[in-house]
Amino acid sequence: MEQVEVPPFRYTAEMANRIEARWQDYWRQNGTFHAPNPVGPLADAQHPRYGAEKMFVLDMFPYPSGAGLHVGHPLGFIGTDVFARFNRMAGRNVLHTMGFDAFGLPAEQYAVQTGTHPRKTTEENIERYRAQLSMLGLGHDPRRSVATTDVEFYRWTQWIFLQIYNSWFDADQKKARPIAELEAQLAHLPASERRKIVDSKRLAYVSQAPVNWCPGLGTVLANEEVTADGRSERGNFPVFKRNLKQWMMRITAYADRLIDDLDVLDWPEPIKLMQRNWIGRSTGAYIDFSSIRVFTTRPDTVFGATYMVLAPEHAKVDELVADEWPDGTHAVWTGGHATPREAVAAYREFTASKSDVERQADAKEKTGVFIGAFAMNPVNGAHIPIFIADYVLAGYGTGAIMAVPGQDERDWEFAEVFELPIIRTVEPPASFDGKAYTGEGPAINSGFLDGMDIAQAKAAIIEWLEARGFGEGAVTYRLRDWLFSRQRYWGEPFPIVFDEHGNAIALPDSMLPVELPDVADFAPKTFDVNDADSEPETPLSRAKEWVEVELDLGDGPRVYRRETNVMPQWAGSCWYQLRYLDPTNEQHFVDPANEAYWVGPLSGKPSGGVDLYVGGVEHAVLHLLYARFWHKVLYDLGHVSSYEPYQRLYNQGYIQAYAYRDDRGAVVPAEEVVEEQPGIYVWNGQKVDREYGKMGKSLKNVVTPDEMCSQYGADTFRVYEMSMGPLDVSRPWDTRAVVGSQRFLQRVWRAVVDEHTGSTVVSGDPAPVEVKRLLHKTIAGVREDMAELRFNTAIAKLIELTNALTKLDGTPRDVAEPLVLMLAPFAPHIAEELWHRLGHAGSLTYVDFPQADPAMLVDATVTYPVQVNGKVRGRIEVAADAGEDAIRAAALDAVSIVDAKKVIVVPGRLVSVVA
RNA sequence: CCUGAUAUGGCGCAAUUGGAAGCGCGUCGGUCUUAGGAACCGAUGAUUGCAGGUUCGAGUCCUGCUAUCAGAACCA
Repeated sequence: MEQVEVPPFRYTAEMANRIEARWQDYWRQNGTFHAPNPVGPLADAQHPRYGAEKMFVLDMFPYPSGAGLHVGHPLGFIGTDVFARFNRMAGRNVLHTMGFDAFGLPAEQYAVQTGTHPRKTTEENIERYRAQLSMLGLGHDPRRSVATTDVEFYRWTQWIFLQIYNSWFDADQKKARPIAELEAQLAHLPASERRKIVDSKRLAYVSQAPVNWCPGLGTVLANEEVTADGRSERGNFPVFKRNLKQWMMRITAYADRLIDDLDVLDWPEPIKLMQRNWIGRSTGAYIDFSSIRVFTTRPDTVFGATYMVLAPEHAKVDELVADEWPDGTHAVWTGGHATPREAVAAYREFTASKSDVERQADAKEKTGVFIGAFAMNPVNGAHIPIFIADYVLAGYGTGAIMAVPGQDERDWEFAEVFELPIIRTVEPPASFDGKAYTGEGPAINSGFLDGMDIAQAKAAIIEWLEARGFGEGAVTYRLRDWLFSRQRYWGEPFPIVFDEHGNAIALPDSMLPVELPDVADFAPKTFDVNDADSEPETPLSRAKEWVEVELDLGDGPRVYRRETNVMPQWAGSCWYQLRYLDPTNEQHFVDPANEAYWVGPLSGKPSGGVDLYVGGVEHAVLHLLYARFWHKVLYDLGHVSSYEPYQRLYNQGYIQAYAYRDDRGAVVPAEEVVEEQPGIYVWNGQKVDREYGKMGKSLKNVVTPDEMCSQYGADTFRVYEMSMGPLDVSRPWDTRAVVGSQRFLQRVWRAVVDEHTGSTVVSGDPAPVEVKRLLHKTIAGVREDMAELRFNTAIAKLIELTNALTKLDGTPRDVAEPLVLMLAPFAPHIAEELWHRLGHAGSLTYVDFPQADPAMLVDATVTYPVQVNGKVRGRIEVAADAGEDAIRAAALDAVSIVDAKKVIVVPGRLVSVVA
């Protein structure tokens, strides 16, 4: 199969690899991608882009996996690199680098599996990851790379934690303020009382509350890390609710700003929607039914409340439950139990026995039981029965609802099962024949509200309730405070110690960093995955000599006990992009001048933030919500000038791959499968079935960038990934198609370099005018595509231009040079090489990207198709500036029609004749 | 069940404000050639998911449906 004779200067994989190594060395030695800061050690007034318009391009913080990269991983990295390189050539000062999110569960689990210390495996993995990425020729500024596990990095993570801990949220000003200002306000109180109040207001606080305990991982988890069916996102272990003492972050204080500020961000709508849903703001009212406070979004329907429902766990249930069934209690209400107490106990046992999955599967069948007590509807004095039912959740609102079956589908279903009365309080349209009606309409059966529309009625009833002390307007959220501690080893230690009374004390900044101690046994204590009653045990608590520490915190040396929980993986990724801006600064986590330059607010972008942030959708509510929260705290405290971290967000798609199974269902290696006929796949002589999914070891369909680089070269690989389709759409990998991209680069190469002699073959003759026009059309189109990240269409245009070029006898320099420059963002190594062979010294990184000449974008003559009754019957060629009458006449002449009913001339497009 | 996205030659994708359905890969043929090839030249290939509607004109706008993918999970 080997070629007998390949021209010595053909652009083969070997040639590509030589060129790539040469230019990567050049970039490294010359610091080509160093981006100058305004101030500090990274400032460089000699840099061609010093002080220019800035552009901060960011990839989501990768976790350096021990498994290595497959071809799907670099997709976004290549996309940001293309964008960054284009913007450098377009005159901007571009900051692009990459660091590593190296703390956290996966790193620790990998270390436990391999029996080595997580620091060692993490550092090895980072090295391996860097080596794999460096082959691709990404234009990163290596001076700015950080890892969350660097002591100098997490020193500042701890510092930010202290900022948050030492703040409180002023609800009037709607912003965080230093805790010292609150202490000053409470100066009149005794110290112990003041401390209690202050501690209860901190943005980071310790609470004893129901949390997600995951015995299989041996740690607690944030709500965001638990899947809808009650399992851990990482590892898929069961998760149980346990009352435990844990660190929390008061993210709920920022719920409104986290929702409202989405409006100024350039993010995909689906992501904004997911954040809004997760925060789950609902406006309505609290209403008191006797001693029970409910939350409702529909206070206007209160006249239709015919019963109440409490969550089975509601604190008031035990107090309210009656000793005996009241006279005349419906049989269906009792669940067949002799007394309300028995019924309540039995129902609680029934709901506790159901897993979350079962609860959801059973959601359509309403269950519940009457507790034998009644409450009074404050608007009409009606005594309505109180039920407990699992369709009301303890964690939302007040854990109690007024049930209005007329306007709520769930309440209607419940009312049908328990034979409860139904009163409509909004008049449905005559055509409505459903059950609960949730649409617009005038109020009915509602006393003084009758006739009002929903909005009017809501306002009126809230005013009425407030005037009489029966309730108040209110806003509730689905968002809970963020559970911030983990019972693991591989994370940032808290800069917190406890005194002999168990009071938490923040360490002063001067005692940072608190270094993670080396321990022999870093494995977390894990339990049987279903052992809900197990107790978390932190690995750090075993490091006795570290935990017990003598410090002088102002009142002489005393012995304290260190906090032994660690921070969750999300901590470092909440602020890493700020450290990229000023990675060597030892005085500040980022210098204010550098922060203002790179991410400060600009006109049209009031929030400031990263100019382009590329990553997968899977971080929609975890990382992106936490990072926004931290950033806002830093903004409130005056540490940053931007109030959002990421101005423009772009979600890349995934590269997926086919996998094949034989008739026993066993996966066979995908690369050994051949397609004998369309749709018929064969492996080792046997027919196999094809399926589509993620790329991974278990499906035996992994293709690595290493293989692609050695078989085709990095530039071919980059061009292929970028030309496969729009960046935000998932697409299947197809190794056989990569060759198309290689042929394209070979054609470009051949246009400039003689394959046999290696000499440069461009001519000084001007290009034919039609090629010249195509060139300028291509420039204009590629520039537009670049701004919108439409790399696939940009490449398609370059291919068309190249194909037009290969048809010419010689390659004119005035086309070859702009083509090479436009190719550079996608295939930087070959472009640098060709640029060099075209006689230019140095790198093209900061050479101006070609500009289209507007005069070349309009043709001298225009060809119009002539349609008759919608069918093309002829074409005419007229001068581009011809008047409409002339075009009309020429068109009618061309199709030999004299008595057209109507003639439509679309300038520059076509002529349509209605005969 | 709800929400959102997508549907265009065999495959992957284009098509500006509604204005000539294109590109690349594959396939086929030819050139060069002892041969091979990732070289060169040329060609084949579409009822734009389905059914209606608006329009001189619809891939594009409107209505209804189907399929695939993703997300949400009784949030009062």
